[in-house]
Amino acid sequence: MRVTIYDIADRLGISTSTVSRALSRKENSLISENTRERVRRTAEEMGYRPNALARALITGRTLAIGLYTRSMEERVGPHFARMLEAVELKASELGYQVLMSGALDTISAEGRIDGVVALARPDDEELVSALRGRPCVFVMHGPEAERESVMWNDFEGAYKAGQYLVSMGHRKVCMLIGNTTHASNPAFPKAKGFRQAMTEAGVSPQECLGGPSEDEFENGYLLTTQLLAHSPDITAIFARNDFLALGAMKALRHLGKSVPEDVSVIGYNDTVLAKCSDPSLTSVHTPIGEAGVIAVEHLIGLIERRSEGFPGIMLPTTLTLRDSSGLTHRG
Amino acid sequence: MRVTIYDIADRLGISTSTVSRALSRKENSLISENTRERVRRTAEEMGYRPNALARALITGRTLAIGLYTRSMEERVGPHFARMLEAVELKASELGYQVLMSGALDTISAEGRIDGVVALARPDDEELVSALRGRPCVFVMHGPEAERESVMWNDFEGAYKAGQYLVSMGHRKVCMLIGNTTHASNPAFPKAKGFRQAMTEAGVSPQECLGGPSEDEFENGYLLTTQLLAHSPDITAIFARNDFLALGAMKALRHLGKSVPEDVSVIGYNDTVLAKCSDPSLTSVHTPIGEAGVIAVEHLIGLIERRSEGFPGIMLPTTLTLRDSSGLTHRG
DNA sequence: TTGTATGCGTTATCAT
DNA sequence: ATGATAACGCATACAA
Repeated sequence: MRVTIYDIADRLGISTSTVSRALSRKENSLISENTRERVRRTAEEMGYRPNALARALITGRTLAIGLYTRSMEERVGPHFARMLEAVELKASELGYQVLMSGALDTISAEGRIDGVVALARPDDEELVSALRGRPCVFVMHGPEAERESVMWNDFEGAYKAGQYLVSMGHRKVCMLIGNTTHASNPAFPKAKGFRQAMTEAGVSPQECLGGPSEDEFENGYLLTTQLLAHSPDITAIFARNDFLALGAMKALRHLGKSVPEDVSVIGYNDTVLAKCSDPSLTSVHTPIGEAGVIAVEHLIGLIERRSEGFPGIMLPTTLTLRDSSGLTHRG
Repeated sequence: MRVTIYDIADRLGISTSTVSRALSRKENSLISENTRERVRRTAEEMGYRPNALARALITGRTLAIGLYTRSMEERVGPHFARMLEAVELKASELGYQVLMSGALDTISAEGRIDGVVALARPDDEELVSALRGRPCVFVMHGPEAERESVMWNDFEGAYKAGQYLVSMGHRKVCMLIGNTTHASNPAFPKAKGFRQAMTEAGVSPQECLGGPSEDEFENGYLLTTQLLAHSPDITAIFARNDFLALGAMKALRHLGKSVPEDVSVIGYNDTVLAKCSDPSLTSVHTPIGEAGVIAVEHLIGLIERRSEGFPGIMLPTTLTLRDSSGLTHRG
């Protein structure tokens, strides 16, 4: 059996309450400096480690938060990696641990965590019912700030990409939507944003969706190959994600088109892939990392009752310009 | 306050032990089908959720495992992503949750987790002392199987890459080591393995290490640019990781060399980057995902006392051939 | 088959 | 400043 405060109390001939107080992190407790030192030294000697569960059971605080994503698929890949990194860093900075969780029962089980950061919408029925009123901050793209959530606007991101292409003189443009069967169609706001930018410029873009593969990189390649067969005069491609964009660039090169001289390509999410490609990929940067940080801060504020819920916050998207895009040379 | 088994017992006018038994997952307990149903229905109605902490405190099982990595840096990036995915999938399959942890106190704190999968060596003093005898399975590269660990051999991986290059006729070869200040020099076994393959073929490879940047992709680009300036007759480059390799490919293209016709390039770890590059990157596949799965299985065997420690297991590395490598055209 | 009593390791309350 | 005791929510040995 592990060593407990009983063992320390026994050894020193004092009560467990005294031991508990001596070991407590709250310096303000009434206890003599003398016994505190004795207890601490003895605890160290005996190799005492507090039992986090027992402590949490009585204090009602686990000092752990959950990081929930609807599907496993969301949790792999370079985009979510930015979020995971940010969340864990900020959480540990604030003294909290992170429990990864795709399963709702982790969240609905009582006691294990004090709250959750969810890559989901506040209107996710299942999730909200599993939460049962426990603190939660949502992180998701969306058209406007919602309560208890940190968001960014994919409409805006795609719109900016479109505006940029237009400003660079592009008129023969295609939007690569790819395989949207995953998730609840995150492509829509992007599609709308891009179309809006095009409409404002009097351009009607082509749109390629679907694709036979589970692999978006392959889909990007195949869709682009088909696209160029029908529309060899395309000068710009906007892709729903970086994988599609890289696939498109590969197809273009194989077709003898150079990027960005003949065709500009823009990706989405600004993942690690974007800066490692050749040419490096212009991509819409979504603030998923910053969103994670803010979500954790707010969540822990909620948990520690320092804040009382918040109206939600909207983060800007930005267009990270790299080498895959530029002025069209075809007027 | 949340609803507990007391509340259910009160409502039904029965004892908490009966409620506990009715809700227990062990079907074998002696209890009437009648009351079991009544209890379950009432629990459902009242929205009862078991308190995982209280349960763990008395059973001594938390049904959670920790995933430890020495540094945050190790935890981001596409290589570790494979491990994370595998570990979480297998763990949840076996009914366990995963606690991410870079901090040792998560592990040394009692009770929170039943064991840990560590991306570390069994001889990691700090870690082992923090574990205090609790179940742990280590995942790491290394020269030979060690107790309680799942490993793969980076010497072997690099050796295979070298052998392959030689077999394709390459004699003017460079090994890109890049910036090795991270971690405890994981480059060494790779360097040794590659040198071994070269020595056996009577080839003496060039070696490029260092690099001014934190970004291995940039280092790959810069080192390769320098390399080609001094040794324009290089026909093959083996890089310590995929980032370096992609940087190298970019540099080569900018220097007017084509891959693989003029220069073959091989990366390491077979990350998602490898298949998304153009040309796709031949890369040494390290079985970090498989290692994670096996580690979880063994760990949970240890926890549930179904297995009594194991001597360690060695997984093979393989060379994933893609389009960035081939026969040299320079004899 | 069900109920009673006890314990898991800790903190909180109320004494002293 | 310290100690006795209850309580957190649950599971289980034992009694009925």
